[in-house]
Amino acid sequence: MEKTKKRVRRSPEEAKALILDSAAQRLKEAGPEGLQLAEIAALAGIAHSTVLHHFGSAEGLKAALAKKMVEKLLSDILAVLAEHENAIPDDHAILFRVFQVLSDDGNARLLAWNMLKGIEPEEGREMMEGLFADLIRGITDVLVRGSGVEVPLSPEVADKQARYIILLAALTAVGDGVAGPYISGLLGLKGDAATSEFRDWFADRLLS
Amino acid sequence: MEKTKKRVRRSPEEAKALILDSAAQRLKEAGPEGLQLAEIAALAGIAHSTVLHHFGSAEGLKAALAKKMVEKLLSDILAVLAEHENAIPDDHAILFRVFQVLSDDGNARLLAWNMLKGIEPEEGREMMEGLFADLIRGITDVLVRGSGVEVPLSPEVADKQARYIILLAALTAVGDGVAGPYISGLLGLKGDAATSEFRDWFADRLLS
DNA sequence: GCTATTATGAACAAAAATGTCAATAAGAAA
DNA sequence: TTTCTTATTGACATTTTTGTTCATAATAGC
Repeated sequence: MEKTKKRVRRSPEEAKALILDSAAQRLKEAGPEGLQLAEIAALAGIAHSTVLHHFGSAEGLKAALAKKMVEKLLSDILAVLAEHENAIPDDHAILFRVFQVLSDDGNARLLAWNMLKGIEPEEGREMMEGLFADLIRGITDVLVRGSGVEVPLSPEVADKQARYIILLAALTAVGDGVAGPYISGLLGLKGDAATSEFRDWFADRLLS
Repeated sequence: MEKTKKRVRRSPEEAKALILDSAAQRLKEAGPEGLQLAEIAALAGIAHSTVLHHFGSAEGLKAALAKKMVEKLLSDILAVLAEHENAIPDDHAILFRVFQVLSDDGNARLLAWNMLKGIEPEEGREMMEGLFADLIRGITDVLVRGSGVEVPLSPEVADKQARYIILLAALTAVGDGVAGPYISGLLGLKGDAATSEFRDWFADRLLS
């Protein structure tokens, strides 16, 4: 009975991707405290020294993980916006989807983890600012033009309104990602149906 | 030059309080990763073995800390409600204050830390449920009676509305506690004035 | 084929964090 | 006072996590 000592040799990019995936999974399942080299490596099916070889240190890995998650979050949101490319959010579909991207799949949860660590994601800040600027412009336009029965607003008022609306949407999405199920449970609002219904209600209210 | 080996001998209650205070400060300043026995003990000016003597283990300390923070949050909220004891929230003052309690002073931030750890605060769950039940009743009442120009709602619809309103308030507060300053910064809404103004706007919108 | 490069992994080393224990001293009770 | 309880501590031990070294094997380039 002899050892079969085959090795899988990946390209550095593949290896890093594999490791980051395992780290993300681990973070999702065990929380921030579950991010040890040994656990992550075991999940990836490799030795923990391999992780160090690719990322330099445990901190390096965490930094890379944080960066990757922010980038994923941003690209997800941008993808949603691209779906509605030439449209101004005159209905709530777009906000609904952005909300969904932020809340679901642990995006907000991981963002929160970063912020609790005291690390604000500097990477992606410009992208984020650009994104928000676009949203502000779009919503301000809608408010100034007025839609349906609404009374058009002055540009200054509309601008402030737009910022508040976006802030509210973003805060709610983050809050939902972090503590949504817990609070919903306390309120007797469990289940996907209730979640989806709430989001509809919220989007309506936000743009009414 | 001889050693002065004086000791301070506290009651167990005092000692625990001292240690928990140091832990809370550490959590606030260094984040969750800053919660080591050595650091906490140093901040309290005691030996780390003393911490273990009082809390049994590092996990025991963290659990006690989490419990204490939840209790503080609840008592703060209950204090706000007591201020308005016999009043139904017919204006937004009470919601504004609850929001304030949740967002400020790191309450939501620490709640988020708990949730990210995957530990839902079972202690205080009944209290929390009772609190939410009261809020639901109160707001449902307002909606059914109708206030000002509003059209009264049926009890069933009002009940659901009330739950949504509370969910929205809570989610926003948590989101604000976790990522509020960051997002506000991105939106060009810095400063206490902007914060307070947003809360007013939000409370208005919530109960309109 | 041969060689150079380097990703990989096992064993080892170091550091960091938690936990144990026995001696001591502060305070209460006798 | 003396005795007793126990909060406190420093030194030590253990565990956990991270980091290092080096031989090896997979792959690319020759």
